Amino acid sequence: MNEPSKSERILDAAEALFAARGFDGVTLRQIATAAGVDVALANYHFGKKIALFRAVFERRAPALNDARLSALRAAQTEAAPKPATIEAIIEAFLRPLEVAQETADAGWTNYLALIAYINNSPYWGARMMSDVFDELVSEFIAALKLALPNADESDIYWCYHNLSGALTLTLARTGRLDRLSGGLCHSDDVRAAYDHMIPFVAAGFRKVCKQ
Amino acid sequence: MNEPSKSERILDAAEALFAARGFDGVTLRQIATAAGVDVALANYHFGKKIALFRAVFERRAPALNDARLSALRAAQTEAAPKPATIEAIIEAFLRPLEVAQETADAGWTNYLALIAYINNSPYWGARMMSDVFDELVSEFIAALKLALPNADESDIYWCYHNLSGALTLTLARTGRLDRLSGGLCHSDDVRAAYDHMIPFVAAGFRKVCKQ
DNA sequence: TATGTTATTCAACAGTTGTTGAATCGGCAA
DNA sequence: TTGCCGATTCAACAACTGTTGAATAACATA
Repeated sequence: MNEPSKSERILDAAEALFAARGFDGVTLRQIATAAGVDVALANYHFGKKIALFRAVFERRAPALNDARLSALRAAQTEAAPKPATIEAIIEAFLRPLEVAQETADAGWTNYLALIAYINNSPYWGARMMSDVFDELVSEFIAALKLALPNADESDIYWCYHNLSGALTLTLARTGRLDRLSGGLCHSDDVRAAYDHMIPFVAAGFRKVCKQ
Repeated sequence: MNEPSKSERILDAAEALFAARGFDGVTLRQIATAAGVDVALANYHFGKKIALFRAVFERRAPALNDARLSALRAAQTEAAPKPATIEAIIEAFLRPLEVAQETADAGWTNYLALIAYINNSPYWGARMMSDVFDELVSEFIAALKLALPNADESDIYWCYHNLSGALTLTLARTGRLDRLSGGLCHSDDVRAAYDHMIPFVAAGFRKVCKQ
């Protein structure tokens, strides 16, 4: 395997640090030190600090969106001519994340934690999320509408909000559940997290949307 | 009504700013300016910046814990000798937050957004949350065990994790749902948020814990 | 009134921040 | 070799950071 370029090392280091401590909690010098390069190099490649942050956020988004959309299309194809079931749609939404986290590339785990940070941030958080993910999410919303033909549209959005919240906290991997459960559950057991989240969320959709 | 002291004004300003931009996103000078006091005064009253942050976090916690615990005990008393139902337990966990947000005191809304920020923060986030809220949460976990006598303990914790995530994103009030739904849903419609969250979560508990 | 205590401001510190322009390196073409 | 050009480092800047000690104000007590 070939060595990553210095430009990529900067992105990797920034990804890990931004995910752990947020935008304002990380300095360019910490990133440069972690990447083993000079401070000025980040500026040369990416411009201002906020532009580096955006570059990190946008780097892996296309691959993630592709994986999730493919999973959705596969579920729809398999169920055709019926619409895909709620469980299948939520599986398609979540499992690609689990797969990414189980990759040898630890960067994916950092990236998903960064998404959690952004999604939970007021101000620019909502806008940044929308810019990168709303097109994909709309596909899933449309699929959910087909699976729940009699549901109020706003109910579906509120249910999606609950799903997004449960997912966000999972991706953040704060370790709080480990502490609270006295070691019974582990934040880094992603398989367990998704195995519990999928039926939980699916049941919530059915109940709220009365189907 | 009597004017708040400068010490309280500092706490109020810090609460609003920390909730909006996080610990590292706010400077003591911004807080002092918003409170209309000198920079050094925050240090005089609360010590270092992190201590001020803790003071903000701990100020409203007892009142909140009391309200939630009272609600839980009331639900248990009403259901006695049977255990309280899942819906009643979750109501007791969530409705006091809605009440706080509907108060004239806008500080409660800021405070709950701050909780969301902390709960989603890696590192010190989990520890700080546990210090202040684990005792209360354990009471609710115990009540849930009684309501779900045949459930695996770890299943209950994972379901609580999903509940905590949905709640956290609601408290953060990022406005993403507004954008995604094209104005159909509003982040600041707290009544709608809890009205959707409670049945959603209750159904999730029942499904995952098979009862 | 005078005195002691607490609250508040003033002024400044040493260190860190993001950012930039100039200098240096490395490879590649002519 | 020479010249060129993108990549990288060096050195430094002005602005801002949290924090502190001294100075002042407010206020209760005697």
